[in-house]
Amino acid sequence: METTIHYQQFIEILENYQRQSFEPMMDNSMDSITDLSCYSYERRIEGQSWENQALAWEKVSKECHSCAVCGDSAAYAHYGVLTCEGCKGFFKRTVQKGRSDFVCLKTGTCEITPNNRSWCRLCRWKRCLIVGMVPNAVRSGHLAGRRGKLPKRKHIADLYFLNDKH
Amino acid sequence: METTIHYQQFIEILENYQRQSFEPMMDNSMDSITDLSCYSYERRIEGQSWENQALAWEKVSKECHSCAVCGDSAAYAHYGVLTCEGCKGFFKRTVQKGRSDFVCLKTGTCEITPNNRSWCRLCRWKRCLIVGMVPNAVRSGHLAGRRGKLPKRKHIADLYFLNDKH
DNA sequence: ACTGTCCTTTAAAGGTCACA
DNA sequence: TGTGACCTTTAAAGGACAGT
Ligand SMILES: [Zn+2]
Ligand SMILES: [Zn+2]
Ligand SMILES: [Zn+2]
Ligand SMILES: [Zn+2]
Repeated sequence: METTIHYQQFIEILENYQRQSFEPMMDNSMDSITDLSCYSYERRIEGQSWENQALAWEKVSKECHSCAVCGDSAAYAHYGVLTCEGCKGFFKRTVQKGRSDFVCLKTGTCEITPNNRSWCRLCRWKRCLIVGMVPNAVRSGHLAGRRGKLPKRKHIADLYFLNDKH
Repeated sequence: METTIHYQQFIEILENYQRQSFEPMMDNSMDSITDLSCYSYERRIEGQSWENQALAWEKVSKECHSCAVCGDSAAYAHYGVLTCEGCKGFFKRTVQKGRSDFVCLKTGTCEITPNNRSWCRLCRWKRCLIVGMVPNAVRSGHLAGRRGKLPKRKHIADLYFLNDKH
């Protein structure tokens, strides 16, 4: 197996990656994304030229899914993973308080369900990490208290192209 | 200059990049991000333990900047670059209509200012591309008409960790 | 037609507080 | 004290339409 990669190829991959993460496509080729949340909107129907046509619309929607931690109903991703409001809050509080004192009174393998999720904090916390929740996404430092979407970074292209105006 | 890079290092860089793009940090080490937009919010003051303290708050704010294309005042990034509403709209319409018939009546190097920006479409369009606006960020296909933030992709960690529940 | 101001719509951050 | 249903706040996508 190759242990090195050409710098040029590396740049290509990075650029491609950044292009994807700049605007995630909710298309068929990336089901994992459509799985992330429910949605409902009207999309423009294509196939005709833009000039001289009445706009045609089509309803697009997708049902909600369940929390990756406990299985309760969930509408959006929180800290990187589709979860319910309860597990979202639990994860945030745990990260913010830096808690590492949870103990499991059983064997450390408790199943987490909507009804019992608050019984064993250790196993709930472990489950949060296993499904991929990102502690780093809980805002701290300068960003503590900052709500809502954060501004996106500039296009990586700016690192390579000459920008004649700053 | 190196023309190859170790695969392991490549993975590290990619992971680091994705970690950053998951939650961009608006801190001092990444001024290009704080430069992107204006903001104003209250942040929690740190330095004390979480238990048994009254929350302290501090105002944080930053003035708005100017459009990278024409220099008019701008509040947010559009299609990857801080621009005014006018240049945002011009860029969107141009991409959506797939226009490539613009011509410059001068030498193709018109300066773009708030007052003359609509005089030469070709030079305005070239300027949009030079400063890094991303045509791909104009939604088309399934996403045509879809408003607002799109759901984020799952954390790249999911590609490497075993996920025992789907 | 084209422009650009103003508006609505998104997902997902953090905050609130009755309830246990 | 911890929980979680519900709320506000973000940046930035698209839409509307009066003005040119
Ligand atoms: Zn849950
Ligand atoms: Zn347990
Ligand atoms: Zn502009
Ligand atoms: Zn010109």
